[in-house]
Amino acid sequence: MVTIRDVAKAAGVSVATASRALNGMSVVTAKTREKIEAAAAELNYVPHSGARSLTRRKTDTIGVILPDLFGEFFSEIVRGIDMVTHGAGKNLLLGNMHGSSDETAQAIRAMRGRVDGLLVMPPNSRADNIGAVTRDIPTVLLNAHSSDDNTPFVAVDNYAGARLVTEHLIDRGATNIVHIAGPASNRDARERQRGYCDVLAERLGESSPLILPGDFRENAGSKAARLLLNSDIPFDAVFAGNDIMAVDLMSELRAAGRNIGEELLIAGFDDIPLARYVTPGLTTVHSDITRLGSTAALMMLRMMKGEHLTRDDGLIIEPTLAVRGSTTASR
Amino acid sequence: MVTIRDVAKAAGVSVATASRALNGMSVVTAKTREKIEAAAAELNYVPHSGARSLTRRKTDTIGVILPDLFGEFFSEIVRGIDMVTHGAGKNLLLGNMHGSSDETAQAIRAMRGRVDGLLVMPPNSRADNIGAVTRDIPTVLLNAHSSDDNTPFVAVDNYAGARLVTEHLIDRGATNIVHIAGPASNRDARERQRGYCDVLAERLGESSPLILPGDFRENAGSKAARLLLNSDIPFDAVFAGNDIMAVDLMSELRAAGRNIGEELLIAGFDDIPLARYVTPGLTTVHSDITRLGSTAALMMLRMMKGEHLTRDDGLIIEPTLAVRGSTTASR
DNA sequence: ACTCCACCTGTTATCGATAACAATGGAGAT
DNA sequence: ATCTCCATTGTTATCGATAACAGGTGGAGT
Repeated sequence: MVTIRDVAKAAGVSVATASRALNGMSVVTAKTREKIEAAAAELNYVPHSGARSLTRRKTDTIGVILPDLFGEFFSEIVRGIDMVTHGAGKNLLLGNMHGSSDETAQAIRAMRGRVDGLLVMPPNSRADNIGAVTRDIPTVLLNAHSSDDNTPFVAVDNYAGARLVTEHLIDRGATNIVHIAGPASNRDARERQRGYCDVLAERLGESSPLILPGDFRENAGSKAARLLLNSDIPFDAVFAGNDIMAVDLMSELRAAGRNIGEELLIAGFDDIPLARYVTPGLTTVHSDITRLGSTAALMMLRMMKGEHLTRDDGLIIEPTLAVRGSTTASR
Repeated sequence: MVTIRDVAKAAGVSVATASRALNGMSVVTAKTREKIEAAAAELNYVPHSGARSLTRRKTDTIGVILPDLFGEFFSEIVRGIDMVTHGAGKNLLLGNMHGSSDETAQAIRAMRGRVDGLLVMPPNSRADNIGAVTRDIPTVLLNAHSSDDNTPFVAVDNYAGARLVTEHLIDRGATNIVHIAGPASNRDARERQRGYCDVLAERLGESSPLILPGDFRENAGSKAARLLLNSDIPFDAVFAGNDIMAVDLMSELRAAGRNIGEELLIAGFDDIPLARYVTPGLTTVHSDITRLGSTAALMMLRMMKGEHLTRDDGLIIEPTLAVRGSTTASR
């Protein structure tokens, strides 16, 4: 492995001069610089980032810790983060805590000394125990409010989104709206359910909410659909906790001969690309997930420049409604 | 920032002993170990991975360089890689070269000293100039054959997949099969086109292939659809270079009143989740992308254990055909 | 001709942790 | 009681690069 010492020796200069030349410091003569660059190219020298970051006390890397690396949602977040950080010449170190709260702390520990800042999306929004670990490194929480500590955050307003969609269903004439919930441990899921319940109470005071269990995964949709079909529960609309479940539910109900969009309204949450392509198109709540990532990244860059951001600098992204065929009779 | 020196001082021992205790070496007395662990917990000590990897000469991190971080495809690759590496206690450092060949080299350079191995997916399969940069670090190529150098690889057999789907279309009775190509710079796209052309020549010798341009992006599908509709080109089947274009094309042709699956057959390539949910379901070529990632990761782990793998250890993943409604009259 | 000062280059300490080597102390054997 | 040996702990060099400081050389000014 060729080090800067080898380059210096080959160019006949000291390591300091080599370092200066390779880092573009102006104090080096054009001639020596040339020699050094030639030697570096000849030896195929690549600086050792680990060693470099040890002395410079910065790594030019931002750590991103997500509950999972898979799926549209995370993919879009990473895309948003990357858009910003790439422009600023930063690298990304991705960590995956696999949904576990224990592994989160471990993943964060593994990042010490490798990153200058941390973007953390807690598994179930229990951002409590994270503060202790991230005390002395700039941190921005993704999709989670900081509770006890004073960490800035960027989050989607799940509650408002759920209200939007529920009100839309009522406006379209639905009176018996079923909700397919997400996992109870998931804060997003709870917020969505709360929005649904509140609107129901406000607008349809007399009828009680009807909630079926779900887990945000594909099969939960068809499972709920079969449950509904095999019961005599009256329902004229379904608000699924996320799009995957909604799509799966819709295909099952369609197969059972239900007329989606007229007799039966269906809505989801997330606006995954799929939502536009299914037949009929799925009405859903659209959040600018890319912006979630890019905003968090921008906050991080500010913090890395020395600004001190607190919870008060947190940003809540307001979702919008994407109305499609699954709730409109027109097609 | 608390270092191991602080811990040692607090526990009243030397740094070496502290290091030993914290790394679980057996030679430390239970009592001293306890003291040290207490001090570390008290001070909230987290080891500096950068410094540690400098002396240990290993980072426990694998670098992954992709042309883009966004989309199903990359997401699944990362998932496959993560499944394996997480089990082995390795971290992942993701790099994005944004489709540019220049940035690839730069991204690889940035990884020196941060990673023990590299999984590289070249932007346009020109793996040529990469060998020089990765000479002295274990590397596995993703979805690219090594040409001049001797780097092991894992790739999908795009040619075979295209053959499968083209033969299927002919078996279903199609005689005028249009192909929507991908970008010419993309090797996958060229292989798919080659498979299509070869089968056509073998099975329908008389009719020449009909190829429309595309770029693997969404809009290319509807664009091609309009082109076909506004021409008097005879066609009874379309094989799109990937699923996104196929789906987009299909929705445009359906809107124009074409009966997909009977009068007109459509097939894609990739088997993205969307393909199962569109109406009718899209016949496409399924590749186990997760396996692409996990296999590459496994090869990497072997190389990191000292095994020397070469091009001959490369693995080609054979895709399968997923037949759905878009080529079967049954629904 | 001498001094002084830019300007460039060289030497060495440092970052935080680990590994190799050195040293210490107590127990058991003679 | 003394010696040996092993178990445990301490001291210091090292990883690769950078930063702070030191040194040296040439040219300009008087």
